[in-house]
Amino acid sequence: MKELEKNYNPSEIEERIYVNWEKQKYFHAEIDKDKKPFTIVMPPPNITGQLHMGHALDNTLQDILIRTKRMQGYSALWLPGTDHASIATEAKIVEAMRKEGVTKEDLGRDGFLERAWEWKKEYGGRIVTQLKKIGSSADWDRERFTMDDGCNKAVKEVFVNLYNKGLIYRGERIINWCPKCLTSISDAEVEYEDQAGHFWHLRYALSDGSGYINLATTRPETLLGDTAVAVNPNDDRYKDMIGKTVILPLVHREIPIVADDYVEMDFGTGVVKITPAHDPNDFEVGARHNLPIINVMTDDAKITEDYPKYAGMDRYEARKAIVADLEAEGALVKIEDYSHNVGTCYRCSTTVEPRVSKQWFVKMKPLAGPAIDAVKKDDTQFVPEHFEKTYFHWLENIRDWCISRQLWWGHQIPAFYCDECGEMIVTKENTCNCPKCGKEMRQDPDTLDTWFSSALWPFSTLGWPEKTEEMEYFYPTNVLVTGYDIIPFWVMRMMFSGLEHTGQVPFDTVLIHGLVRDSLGRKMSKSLGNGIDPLEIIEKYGADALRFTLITGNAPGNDMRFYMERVEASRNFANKVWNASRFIMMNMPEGGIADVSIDKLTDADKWILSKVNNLAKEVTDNIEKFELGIAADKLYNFIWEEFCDWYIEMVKPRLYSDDNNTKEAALYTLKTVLVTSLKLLHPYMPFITEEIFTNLEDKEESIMISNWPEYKDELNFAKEEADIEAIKEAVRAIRNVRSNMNVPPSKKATVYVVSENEDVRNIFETGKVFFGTLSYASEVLVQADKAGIPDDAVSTVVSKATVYMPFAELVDIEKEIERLTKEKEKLEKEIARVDGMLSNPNFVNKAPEAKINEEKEKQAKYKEMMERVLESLANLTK
RNA sequence: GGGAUCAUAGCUCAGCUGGGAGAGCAUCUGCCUUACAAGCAGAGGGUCACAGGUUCGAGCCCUGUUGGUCCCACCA
Repeated sequence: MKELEKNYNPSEIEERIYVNWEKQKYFHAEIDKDKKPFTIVMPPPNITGQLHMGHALDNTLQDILIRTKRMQGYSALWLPGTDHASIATEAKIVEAMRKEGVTKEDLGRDGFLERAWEWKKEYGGRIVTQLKKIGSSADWDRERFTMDDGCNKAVKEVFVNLYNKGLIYRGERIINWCPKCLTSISDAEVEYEDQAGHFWHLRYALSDGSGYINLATTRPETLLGDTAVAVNPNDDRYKDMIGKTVILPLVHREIPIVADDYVEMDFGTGVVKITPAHDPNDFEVGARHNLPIINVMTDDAKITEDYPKYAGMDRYEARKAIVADLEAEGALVKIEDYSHNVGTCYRCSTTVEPRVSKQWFVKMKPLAGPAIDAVKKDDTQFVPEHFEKTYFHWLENIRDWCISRQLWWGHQIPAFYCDECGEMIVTKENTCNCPKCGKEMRQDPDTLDTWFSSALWPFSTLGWPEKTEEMEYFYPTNVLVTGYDIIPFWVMRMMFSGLEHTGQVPFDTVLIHGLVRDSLGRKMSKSLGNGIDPLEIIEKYGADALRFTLITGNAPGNDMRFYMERVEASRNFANKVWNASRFIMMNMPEGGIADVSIDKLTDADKWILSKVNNLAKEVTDNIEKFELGIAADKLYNFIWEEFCDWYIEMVKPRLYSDDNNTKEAALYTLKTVLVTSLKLLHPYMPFITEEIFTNLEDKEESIMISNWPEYKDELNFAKEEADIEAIKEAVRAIRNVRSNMNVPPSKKATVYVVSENEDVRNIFETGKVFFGTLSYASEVLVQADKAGIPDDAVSTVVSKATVYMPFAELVDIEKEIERLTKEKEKLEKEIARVDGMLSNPNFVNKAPEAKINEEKEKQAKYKEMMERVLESLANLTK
């Protein structure tokens, strides 16, 4: 057994331990028919990513579950990997190239991809190294990448399947376009924000010269593409104008007035200008009325050559120019301030430009149905449950998913076109010739939305579409752990993909967590500079302290604030565990300690063994129910208070005397309770528990492959638990009195414990040794009456006895009366409550029998205590 | 506009299926007691947002109100 340092120093040991775990292959899960599988697939972090608190929380949760299951004897697979993150990665690489003065076009597609793969090789591993620092016990042998060969194969398989079933189609639709990333993005990738803007009120002249029609717009520059003006068919103000035409200002094009229900009569003037090419609603109105679609902007949101006066101006410049021209032409009525919702790109925050273009889509309705049903049937459960509502809401209102991206870094769409005859085919082959004219076909240059491959992650990583043994054994997976913000992007898409392609839900449980915020409750972000780097915390306080901080004091799904004070508290707890272990090791004899039979154990030993036995059951239950924070609180409380502050203090006299015949029992109990606690704590604090465990046993064997503690009936000692609790109550009462009267610890006093009940006297007789160290008693006398106790002794009443302490010269009578009166008032309140309940016939008739008996017992106990309090008070005041 | 969620001690938050209000930090008072001052002992501090309802019994369930946060939504 090694001697431990006085303070726990995590940085010295964490790396050594982790390297050893990896070397021993402890993280590796094998297919083992004798074991039950337990599987988690890790949400793949972006290869561009740096470890942040969100990853730390997400991975700690997963690691706790995996480590627990592994110790419980499951073949526990935690399958890690990284995501190619097409748009984010491509943007980063393009940015780096820009600094060198190189463009994508300079390199060409192949050159660019070569560079991207090099970049991936260089930076893609960084996030993995960082995940290891927090102790993640993932099976790195099985690490995957969303663009590796296997995932690529799965993507093609899925694309072709869906296409053949008519669930993937190509079409000209209005989509969200990011003029900076120069690609389409899906609805889910648009973030809306309130922006201050203006409402420009315009006036269009009717072609027949019969007057004007007034309308308002927030985007005057789109006027160039207007192909109609719409009113509500039921609007009496405009009924007569339907079918007439107006002259579009500036452009002087004649456009019709159409009637459409979409127009709200109550809003504005009840007239809307219709620009099908640049507004999703207008697009639909246009479709209903067969209106032409006039695109007025280039892909980087500049006005096209079709409008020479504004050509080359970007959206906002053009807006200014057009407003000025409208005013000059007398078409501008007025300008109002107006705040409205504007869609922005989730990657670069540029305002998206709705745009009509030819893209690939997944037809969502047929896929959404089964995904909704599966959760309704509880094939998959959300924890906490209420996130199911978010999930349902998304799926029930879902629109077709735009999956094509005008990017190079990603899975290229497996569709081929014949430039000769216009034929198109979708195939898993890498190249192909036109089935009609035999000419070599050209592959669609676009790539797929990065979430298209992530949607397949739970099964593509297990070898699908091959019928692998892994698929057979580990699928469906058990738990998916992720933040609530990812439900629409990922959870939902994995659900319908799993159901569609494997016929099974991809996981039984979705464990949702919240965001880690800064101490002021703000989101941690680069722009605010308020992010806390998990690696710095690990460096300074240790991974265990970070993990514990992230898990405690937080309920599933709730956001949490990250405080340094809380990290310190966790670090202090680690140090406590360390020092308790150090104390035990210091007292262990050379060669360790043999098992001790139950009949050699004292009441205190049985008490703590019983406690830790019940703790094992509770912690196991809590983890099973994903109440990881509650389990952590219980461990903290047990180890610090019950084990360290009570048991270790109780046991010291037995350890310090060589001839004590219960010393071995004490050592055995200390070690047993410590080992059990360490095992239960290991999923939360893997490093420190490993370090202590291996030193304690002086063995190579790791705690992470040891057996999880199980509840045992024969270790449940109810009577001893109750007896020691009575002793604790008395000790606390004595400490309270002493503290109240400012009696210094150096001043020892005789303690008299008085009870008429012989059983009670036996309890205190057995426990009297504890009063010496725990409550500074010089001598303890347990007796049936007050014989020999000085009249002016201070008394305190506990449940089963009255305790007297004679320190005459120190007693302040006034203070004593005050203290006892307080005790009396407390009891009075309790008695009033119990009496009230028991005298209520409704309670007695309707409450469960057990509850009534419980209250009756309390009533008797309080009344008996009250008698003794009154007696002590009378004694003082006489 | 719809939906979700939160409101508990000075601060940050727990409180599982309804049965005597908890933790950490902070504050106050004693202690360097041979594992730990990153510690030990003791104490103070809460009409559980507000108003109703269900119930023998509500921090917990229901309804409404107020305030905050978040998500969704096509009022141009």
